[in-house]
Parts: sequence; C-alpha cells; structure tokens
Amino acid sequence: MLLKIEFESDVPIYTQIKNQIIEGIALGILKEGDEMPSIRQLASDFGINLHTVKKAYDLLKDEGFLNVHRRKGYVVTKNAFADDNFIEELKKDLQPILANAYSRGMMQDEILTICEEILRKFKNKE
Amino acid sequence: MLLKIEFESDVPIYTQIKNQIIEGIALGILKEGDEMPSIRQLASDFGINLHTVKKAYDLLKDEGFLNVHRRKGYVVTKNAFADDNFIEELKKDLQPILANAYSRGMMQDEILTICEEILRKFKNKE
DNA sequence: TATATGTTATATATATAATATAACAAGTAT
DNA sequence: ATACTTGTTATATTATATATATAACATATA
Repeated sequence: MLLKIEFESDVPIYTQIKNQIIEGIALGILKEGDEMPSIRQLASDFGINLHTVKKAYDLLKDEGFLNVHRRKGYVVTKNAFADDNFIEELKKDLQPILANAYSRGMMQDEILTICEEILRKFKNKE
Repeated sequence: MLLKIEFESDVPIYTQIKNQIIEGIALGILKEGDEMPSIRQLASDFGINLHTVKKAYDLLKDEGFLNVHRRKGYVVTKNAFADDNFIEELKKDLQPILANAYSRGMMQDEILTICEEILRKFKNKE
C-alpha cells in the first residue's frame, strides 16, 4: 500500500490519508486482516506528525474500516456498511460535484461514463 | 432561487451557497442572464456577513458561473466549461466518494443508479 | 441628493489543521 | 528484567481557514 501526499493540496493531509486507504480497500489492495503501518512509521515515512496519521486512522476506525489490535496495531476490517444514513450523505456529496460537471456542459452519459470507469477499477466482490 | 443554509453543517457557509447556485444552474432554476440577489440582500436574508456571500459569489465568478454587471450586480453566465483540467479534478473528487460507497458493500449498479437519479433531475439542454 | 450596487481595507474572533514534546500502558522479543 | 514497539493521552504552540464587524469608497440609478 503506497500512499502519496500532496502538500500543496487544499485537502487536509489526514483526509488524503483516509481517502487513499478507503480507495485501497475498494481496489482490493487492502484486504480484511491486513496490518497497517504504525502511526509513527507512516508519520516518519512522510515527514509528518504522528497525530496527523492518528487522526486519519481514528476516523477510519470510527467508520468501521479499521480496528485496533493490541498486538498488531491498526488492522483493516469491514464493519463499514451502507445504511440509509450513509446513502443520504452519499447523495449530498455527489450532488454538487455532478451539478458542476453538468453545468459546464457535460452530457449525462459523459458523466456517467466517468463514474463507471472509476467503479470498474474496483475489485469484484467474491 | 431559494437557498437553504445549514449552520450545523461542517460544510463552510460560502461553500453551501456556491454549491446551491451551481445546482440551481444545473436544475435550470437559474438561467443565463438571471440577476442574483445583491450580496447585502442575501447576507441580511440569512443573517450572515456580507463578505461570506461575496466570497461565494467571487468564487463562482472565477469559475465562470457569474459575471459582475456594473448596474445589475452579479448575473448568471455560462462561461464555465469542462476542459481536461476540470475532468481531472472531477475524477479526483469522485474517486474517494465512490470508493467509500463500494467499500461499504454497495454494488457498482447500485451506485451508478444513484448517480443517474441525481443527473436525471438536471434540466435537459436545449 | 439619497440610495443601492460592488469593492477595498482593517481588525477581530473562532475553529481547524498540523506540529512539537512528553509521558504512560500494554505487549513482544532478547 | 530490559529494551523496544505498539497505541494512548495530555498540553502547548503555530499557522491557516472561516466568519464577522465596521468603515469608507466609486459608480450607477432613481
């Protein structure tokens, strides 16, 4: 699992880490049971603070993507699921992004194709 | 054009305003040439500061969704378009959101259907 | 002339993001 | 036992982003 941090981005570092781990799970690069690098390890790898990494990990724990094992540290889990509440949030997140693309003149199919392309990269469920 | 601001949201007020105006354009509620309420008017309607509204308007101006007319104030325009740069940003924005849904167990079709539903509400181009 | 536009400038308050240190508890390996 | 690595907690500091408060200015309009 290789992470890339963009320090010029306006996306907070902890959000970049959090997103890339979720993407790793979607892509199948990160599987249930996989042990994440320790917060100190990741922090030193990127030259950032330990608390920044911990914030990302803790958010992922709250959302059900990671568990803390007293021996192994943070471990990939799959307790996150898509309840009605999440679906509502999903729509709220997608709406402005899709509206932006559409208002710039893109066709519905064009936009949907991009969504499909992204989804196609994700690992098929077994 | 009726805007709704959620003061408890962690989405900045200026972002909420900006997003809802773009959504208004996508929905066909806001059309090219429409005059927006003045920044002071909108600010007083919601009990917020004039600069918060101005920030939203100015960002929309930068992106090509609004123009400033010396007499009419901020006016809806359609200079925004989807260049390669925007498409790249679009993918970067969509990726983590779709990955999240997929990692929570949603099927590709399920996710695509939600995108379709949102897009279907947007006004067909003439 | 009074009024309504947007614009610019300053200052202030609050929250968020990120860092810096330090210390602690629990488990592991030597 | 000792040293080392986990995560955890606490405190403080810095920088940036968000939002507000006032004031003044230029331009156009009624």
